[in-house]
Amino acid sequence: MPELPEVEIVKLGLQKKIVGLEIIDIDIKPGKIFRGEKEKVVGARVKGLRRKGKLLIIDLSNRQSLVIHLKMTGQLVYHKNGDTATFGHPIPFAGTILPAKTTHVIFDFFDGSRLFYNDMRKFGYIKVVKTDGIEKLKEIQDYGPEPFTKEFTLEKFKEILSKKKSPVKLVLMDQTEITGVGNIYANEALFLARIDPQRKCNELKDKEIEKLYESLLSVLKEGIKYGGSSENAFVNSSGELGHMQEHSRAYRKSGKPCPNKCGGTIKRISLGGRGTFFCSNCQK
DNA sequence: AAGAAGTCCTGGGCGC
DNA sequence: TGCGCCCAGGACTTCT
Repeated sequence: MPELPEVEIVKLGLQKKIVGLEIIDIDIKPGKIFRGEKEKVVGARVKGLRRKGKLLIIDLSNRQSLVIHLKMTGQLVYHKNGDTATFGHPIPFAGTILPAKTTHVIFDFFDGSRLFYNDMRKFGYIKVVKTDGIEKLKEIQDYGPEPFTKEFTLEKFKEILSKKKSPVKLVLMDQTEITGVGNIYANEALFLARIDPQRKCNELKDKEIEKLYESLLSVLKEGIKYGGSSENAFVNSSGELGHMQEHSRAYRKSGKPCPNKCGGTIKRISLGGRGTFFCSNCQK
C-alpha cells in the first residue's frame, strides 16, 4: 500500500518526466476515481509535483491542481512513447500491458507520451481542485505533522503520543496525528524500536518514545532508499517494483523467526481491524 | 467524545 | 478442476 516512501518515489519519478508537458486530453473510464471536470485540466501544462503525506499533488499552469490518493492499489505509470496505447489499443510495457484491465484514467501529453492511472481495487481518486484551495481540503487541513519536516521534532512526537490512550500503532497510522505512515512502516518502526504495537501511548517511557522516533524516521528513509515496498500492487512511475519488501523485518513475516535472533517468532494479530506483525518475545 | 464496526472493491487463498 | 466463501486494507461514515 503506498505510504509516504512510495508516494515520494512516484513524485520523484514524475518530476523528471512530466514537468512542462501540456495535457492535451484525458480518457476516463466511467466510475468514481476521476472527480472533477476534465475541461479544467485539458490544455494546461504540468507546473510541478508535491507530496503531502500519502497524497500526490500535480500543480498545473492554470491554477488548478490534481490531488491524487493511491490508497491500496493505485499506480501512476508513465510511458514516453505511449501514443498508440489507448483503451482500444493496449501495448506491452514493463512486463505488463498498458492500458491494463485496471487502468481508469489516461493523461495524453502534447509530445505523445501518456500517464496511466491504474487501480485494481478502485479505492483511490484523482480530484481536480483549485491550487489556492488545496490547504482548505478537509483531508489536508486535518493532517498532523509530517516526518522529515521541521515541525516533526522529538518534542512534538512526545506531545502527540503522551496525550493519547490508544495503542501506539493506531496513533502512528492516524493521519491526523502523524501524516504519511501506514501499516507497513508502522509495523517496521515498532519492530526496530522493540515496542509492542498494543502498548498504550501514554504509558510509553521517554526512552521508548525516543527510540520509536528514530526508528520511524529510519524505516521511512529505508523505504525511499529501496524504491518503496511492493508488498501490494506498488510500482514506480516507470512500472518497476520497489525492493523494500525484501528488507522488511516484521511485516507479513508471521511464523518466521525474529530477525533480532531473540528466539521468538513473528506473530500476526489484528489491531484496529488491521494485520499487525510483531515479536512478542522482544517487543515489550 | 471516543472507540468499534460498516463501507468501498477485487484478487487470491482456502475448503470441499 | 472449479465453484463459492471470505478476507485485507486507508480513510471515511455510521453506530454505540
